Amino acid sequence: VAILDAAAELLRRGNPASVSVDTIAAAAGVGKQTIYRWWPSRGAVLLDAMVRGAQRQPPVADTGTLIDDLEAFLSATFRAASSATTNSLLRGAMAEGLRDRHGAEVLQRFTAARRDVLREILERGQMRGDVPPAVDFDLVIDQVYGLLWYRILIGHTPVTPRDARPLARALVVQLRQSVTSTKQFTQPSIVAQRARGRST
Amino acid sequence: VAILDAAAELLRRGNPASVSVDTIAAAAGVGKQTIYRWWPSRGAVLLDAMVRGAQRQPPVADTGTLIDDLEAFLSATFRAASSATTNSLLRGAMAEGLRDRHGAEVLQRFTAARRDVLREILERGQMRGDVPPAVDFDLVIDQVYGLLWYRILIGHTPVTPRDARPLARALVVQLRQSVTSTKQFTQPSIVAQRARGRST
Amino acid sequence: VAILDAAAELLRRGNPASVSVDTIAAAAGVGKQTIYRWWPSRGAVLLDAMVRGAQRQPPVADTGTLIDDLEAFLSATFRAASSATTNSLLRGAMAEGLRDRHGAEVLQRFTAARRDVLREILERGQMRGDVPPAVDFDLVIDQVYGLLWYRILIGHTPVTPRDARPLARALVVQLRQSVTSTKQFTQPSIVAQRARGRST
Amino acid sequence: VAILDAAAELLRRGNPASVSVDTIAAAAGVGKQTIYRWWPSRGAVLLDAMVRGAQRQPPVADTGTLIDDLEAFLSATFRAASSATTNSLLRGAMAEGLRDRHGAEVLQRFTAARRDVLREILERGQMRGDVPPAVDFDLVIDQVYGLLWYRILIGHTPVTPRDARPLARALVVQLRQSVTSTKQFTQPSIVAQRARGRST
DNA sequence: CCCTAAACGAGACGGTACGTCCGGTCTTAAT
DNA sequence: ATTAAGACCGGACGTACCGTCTCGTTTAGGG
Repeated sequence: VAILDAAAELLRRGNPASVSVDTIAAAAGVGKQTIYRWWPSRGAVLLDAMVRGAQRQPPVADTGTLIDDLEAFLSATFRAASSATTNSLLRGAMAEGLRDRHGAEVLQRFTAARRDVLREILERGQMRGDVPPAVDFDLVIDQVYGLLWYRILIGHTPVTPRDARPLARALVVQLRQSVTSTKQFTQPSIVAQRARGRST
Repeated sequence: VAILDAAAELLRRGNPASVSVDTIAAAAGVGKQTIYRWWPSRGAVLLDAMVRGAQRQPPVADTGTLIDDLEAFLSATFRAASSATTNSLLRGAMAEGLRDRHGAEVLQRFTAARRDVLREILERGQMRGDVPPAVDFDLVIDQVYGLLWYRILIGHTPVTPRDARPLARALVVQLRQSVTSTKQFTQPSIVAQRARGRST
Repeated sequence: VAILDAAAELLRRGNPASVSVDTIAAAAGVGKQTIYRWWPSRGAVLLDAMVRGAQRQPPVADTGTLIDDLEAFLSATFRAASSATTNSLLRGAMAEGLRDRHGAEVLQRFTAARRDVLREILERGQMRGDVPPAVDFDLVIDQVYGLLWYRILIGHTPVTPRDARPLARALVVQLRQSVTSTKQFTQPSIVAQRARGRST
Repeated sequence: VAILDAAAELLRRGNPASVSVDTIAAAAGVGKQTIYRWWPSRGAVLLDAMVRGAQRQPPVADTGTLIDDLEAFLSATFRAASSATTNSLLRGAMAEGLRDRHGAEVLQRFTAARRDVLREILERGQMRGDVPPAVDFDLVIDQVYGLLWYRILIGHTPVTPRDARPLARALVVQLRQSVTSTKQFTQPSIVAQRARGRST
């Protein structure tokens, strides 16, 4: 079975998206039926292969600070995502996930695992006190992965590790303020007032 | 031509994703060649139709404050995106965009336009002084639309207008701190120090 | 495979010439690809089917005389060709053969086989001594089948078994004289001289 | 209108059979509608053009003898038919004639005219006394044109002027014996009897 | 000499068929 | 009894062509 995936991956790297089931079977030296014995559909096979390809978990380092943990994590993640092959892998994964019920499940499991990694980092920061307690991380996590996927899928801007630092900073700021009351925002902000004052 | 799109939309709403060119042509009472005369491929047609369907621009209100502008915008956007039909429309749009070179272009144009709307809001806030000058909005913008698309595409969490308020707040915080020096982050944060102190 | 041809024939008998590959496939309860797996093109399929339909070999009787053999053969052939269905079959066969490279081959094989049948009859006559030796039969054979096809294709005159007898006689006369020297023809014929004499 | 045909011919000589109406129109610098204004269908246009191309009437010489007249005529006819372009012209003509009702008419008129030329030669021979009176020429005529068309359409044997002489001779023999009583044929032929005698 | 009407070029259009490509199922022969 | 090989049905794709149908534009002839 691993041979099959290996073959599937090899094959997939070769060309853009013309990976038919027959192609995979031929490349793996395997009958088509054997593929369908273990996967419910084409999408499932491809997603399994792709997910396996994108699954090189960057080891989550504990640097002692939330900001540094985040930056390290984002940097590693973005670096991986910036490679052309990973990029097209993820695009292919999403394409399959959108077309295939089974593929969607695999994709959902995969992304859930990734979100958990980030959530762990944030929770560690919370325990450390870098983040106020009782903050819901879902928004932040989806902001991060959303940014990543969005740029990869749309392709309007490349994903680069250089975005890791500013993004990490922004997120930390955001998290620290998450429980603050709404009031200050409805009024022109103090910073803005100062800025105006300064600009005068 | 508009007739065709109308027919295409009608048709598309009817079924899941089995919208073949022949089906569209038949439904629109049109020869297949006529479709290929104006669009380079199936994907382009579908994306044109979908984009048209998702293009109901929520009017960008000017409330006087960045945070309120943002919340209004996000609220409207999320509300639109939370409808089941828009949801499947966007999923279909991305599916086509990933499979079709021409579709990708259409999708890119569409999303670029959407980003510009948000950018305009941010720039207005910047002029107003709610945001420090010389801030690059790209990161923030892609966080917003990334979040939106990510949730829609993965489907792990529904998009609801209730996320508009916290997200708007988070973004404003992010933007206000964008020019602050890096130093405070590279050192354990004051909050973190206090937390540690407390936790001791 | 035989099922397919059977279906194809059935179908073809039903209508004039609008026998599309899709129609055949549908009528045979078969995928289009299965057809193209065994035949290189539409024409080849149709010709195979038609040839099969026209292939009812009239058993070549040996009556003992060339003239009788010929008449029997021609009579049987013409009778078969005079039926409306065979007629339109042959017209269709030629139409395909002219349009399709693969069809042309099939048609050539088919007609070659038919010519061989006639050639066999002539050779038997030759061995019997009804025909001088060292006569090239090609001309005679093509005269016969030419006449047949010409009448069928142009349609100016129906083919009837009644032509078999005079044609057989004419051919035998022709064959007996085939080796005669050219001289008698270059001079006004004796018959002609007599005729002139008489007409004087 | 002549321009159109000229263009059509030009075009047709260029390629095998992919002469669409659009192609003709484009090549002739003419709107498609203009073509349909004067011809009822594609086949009619093509056949008109082809017939015009094949219509170079060899002047029917009067040599004084039937056999010479025939040989001259056949030689000229076969020579014309042996050229590759005329050959493919005639094949194309038949192809259209078989597919198109209007084309069939044109083809029928064309071939009828050709037959009449040959019939005229034969009738002249009859008046001269070379041929017995009260003979039906249809069989002979169709043998000649049948041979010609058969060889051209099937393509198993090229048509060459060298066949003119033996064919002419054969026809004359046929014609001279046409009125002879049937008796000699129903009995074993003299030649056959001699042969048997010899073989004894 | 203009002015209307027919003929024209250009080409979009509805349809129909072609031949190709896959997805997923079913069959067969060999291991 | 599992496998590789691959035939099979179904259905979509994008292309080609036919004959019809507008469009403006040109040409012609009658006022």
